[in-house]
Amino acid sequence: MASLYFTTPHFSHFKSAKPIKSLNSNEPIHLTQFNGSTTNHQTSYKSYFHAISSLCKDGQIQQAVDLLTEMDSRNIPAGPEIYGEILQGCVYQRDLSTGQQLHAQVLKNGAFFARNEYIETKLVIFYAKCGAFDIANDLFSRLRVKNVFSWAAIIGLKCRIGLNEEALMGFHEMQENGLLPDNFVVPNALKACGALLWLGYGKGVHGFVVKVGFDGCVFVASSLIDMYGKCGALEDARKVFDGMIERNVIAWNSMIVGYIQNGMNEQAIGVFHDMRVEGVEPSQVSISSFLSASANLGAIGEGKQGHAIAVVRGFEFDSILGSSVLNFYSKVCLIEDAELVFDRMLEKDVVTWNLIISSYLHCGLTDKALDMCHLMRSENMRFDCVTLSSILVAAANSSNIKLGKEGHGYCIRNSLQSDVVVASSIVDMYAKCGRIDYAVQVFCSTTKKDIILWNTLLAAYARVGHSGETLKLFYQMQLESVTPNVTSWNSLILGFVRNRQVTEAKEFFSQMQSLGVHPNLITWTTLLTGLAHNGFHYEALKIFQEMQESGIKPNTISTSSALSACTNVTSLQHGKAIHGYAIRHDLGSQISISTALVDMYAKCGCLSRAKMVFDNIASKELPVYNAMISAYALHGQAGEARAVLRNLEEAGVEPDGITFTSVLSACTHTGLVNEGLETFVDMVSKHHCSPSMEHYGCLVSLLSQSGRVDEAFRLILTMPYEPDAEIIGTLLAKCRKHNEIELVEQLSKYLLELEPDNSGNYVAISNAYAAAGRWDEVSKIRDSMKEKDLKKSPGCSWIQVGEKLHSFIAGDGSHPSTEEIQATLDLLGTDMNSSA
DNA sequence: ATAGGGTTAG
Repeated sequence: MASLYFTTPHFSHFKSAKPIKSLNSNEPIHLTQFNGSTTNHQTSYKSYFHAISSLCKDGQIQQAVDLLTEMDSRNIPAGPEIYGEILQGCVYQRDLSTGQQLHAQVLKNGAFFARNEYIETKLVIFYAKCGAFDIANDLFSRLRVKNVFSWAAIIGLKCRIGLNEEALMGFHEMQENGLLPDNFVVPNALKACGALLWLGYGKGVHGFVVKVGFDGCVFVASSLIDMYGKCGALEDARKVFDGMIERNVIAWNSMIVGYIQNGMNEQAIGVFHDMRVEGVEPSQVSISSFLSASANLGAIGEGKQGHAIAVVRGFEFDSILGSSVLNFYSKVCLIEDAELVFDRMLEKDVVTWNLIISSYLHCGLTDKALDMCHLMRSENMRFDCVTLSSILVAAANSSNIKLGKEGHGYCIRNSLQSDVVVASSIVDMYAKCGRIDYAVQVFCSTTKKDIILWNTLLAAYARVGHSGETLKLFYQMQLESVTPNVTSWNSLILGFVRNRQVTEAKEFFSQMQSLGVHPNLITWTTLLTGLAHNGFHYEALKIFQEMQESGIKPNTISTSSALSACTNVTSLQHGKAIHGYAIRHDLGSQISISTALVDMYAKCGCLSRAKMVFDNIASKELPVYNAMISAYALHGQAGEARAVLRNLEEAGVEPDGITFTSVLSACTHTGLVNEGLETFVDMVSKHHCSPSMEHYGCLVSLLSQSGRVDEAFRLILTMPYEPDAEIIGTLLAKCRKHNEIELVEQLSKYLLELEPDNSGNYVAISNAYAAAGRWDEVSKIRDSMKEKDLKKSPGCSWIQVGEKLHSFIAGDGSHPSTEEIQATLDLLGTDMNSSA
């Protein structure tokens, strides 16, 4: 059919040339071989054509243009196919300006030349492929004859710039004009169907394909697989795939990608293996997709294999494949491998940089992520919206509002804040930095609100327990036609449990189900932990059961929450059952579960089992050491607690404040003064851990209970904190000797200045005076309580009872009569009974 | 005709 381009009488001497098979074909165009009967003129024309043609295929467009000029100067008129050849070269090189110069020359050659169908079509294709949408469209609309090739060019262009409906309208219109779509337009039409998720239209095209017999074409079949995959019709995609007589690597890849896009990563990996079994060499695309599937599944073995295949096949330095490898290592948190891949990559583009930054964030290495941002800038790479959303996440994670504001400012200066992802990151950052007011401001100023943006603000209110605001927003989003998804419902429930509204949380939990929204793992876990935090431990355990019945498999977070519920109700029975569950579901080796188990067994009185769990952990982390130390502290085994501390140090784990609080309280409970002091000294000198108020409290308690009240008092005076009522009370409670009376006076004065209205303090003071035999002071305390209007407090009554009893014993030594005892007890009054 | 990066809930 292409021979039609050579019917123009003016160029009839080109008739000897074999017709061009196809404009889009990659096959070289063959002219008839030189033979003796042709004229010199023809010979040199053919030589020029050959030379220009091969220069264009080599991408040497300028040299080809020079030859064209030479032809002109030798008065050899160049025909349309020479212009076509150079234009095609421009298409390959995406060389818009040379093509435009050629276009100008075409116009100079006169209307007859310019209106040649072949040239006109080539020009449309050229402008379409070089992205000059308006020019291509304009030329196309002025075409007298719109052939399949120009239609294909314009439909392809519309596809590429996302005008999918228009592309399909064109596909329709060309058929109405009596043109039969060829196997080059059909893939574009299918691509548009896939992008629009128009499965019905796509099936129609599939019908057409079968009718005209294009179904044997790998291009068309691959496009069908892709279209079905994008529309989520995996069975149809598979049917086309299975029906293919010959599959090339692209068909295989389309199938793999289809599975991945629908979350069917296992199947994608299966197809990749089948492909290798059939001896088809995986391309960059195959390996890159395989790596995505491995990353999504956290399949470390597969992903590493993918990396190895990439290296073996020599794709190691491919930019896109390299970033897929990087992404895989990042998602499975093999950060050292990710770093290695990054360092070895030859061309690092903005995606590569963004990947290494998000790798660090994913592994919780916020500072390293920020270092990478600085490095990225110093390598003259510009931040884009992906970089910024990562920076904002870094700011949110570290509650660094200064950094967050800088990021926000950068977004405004570079007009990135209209990006929905960036907007959500800004809102989330302000909320996590404690500035919900700013978060709301940004939220309101964002014009395009997607569901994630709504959910970000919902979560912000929910986290801090503003359940009313959460609910209001939840209704408001529906007024603005955004239907809440599971995440929205989860935040709503979170808001209630964080505000102690357990009833409401349960109410909305059942409401979401009646509206057809299925609770997911996070919903169940939110409810479970929420119930437990509000003291409803048995209900939490019931939820743990129910979630399994509904087919949701608890993970480490829900399981350890359930274990902590057992701990709180000291139910060894439930605890053992959940321990069994964890083992059956391969969660037993998870460090967070082991930690919860140690805690549970210890608090349920089963120290030996706690130790057993602890000893079975292969690589221990700080929290589980802390749990074990606190278990020994609880059971009064200070020596064992200190032994675990030594193990921890030997294992190279750095202890924290909690570790020392537990060790110190173990020493206190067992009265090991020297060991306690030694621990405190080690904490400061060996571990450079600055002692908290709580640590000083332990030490004061330890010293005072073994009679070293003066030392304890000196400690209170020299510690770098303002002493609070608790620590003073601790010491005061241990002042039990006559010679400590001055100390009692000082402490009392201080305590009453701190908390003049706390009746508990008065009792503590009067106890101290009573122990010292200073009943005069006791009655003064009682009087000042009455002055302070604290006489109704049970504490005041107790003091009076104490005074009375003392007078019986110390007075004349006589035994009190029944009436006297009754009168004394009456002093306690109704308050005493009610508070008992 | 097919491939790479960022946002929300426990």
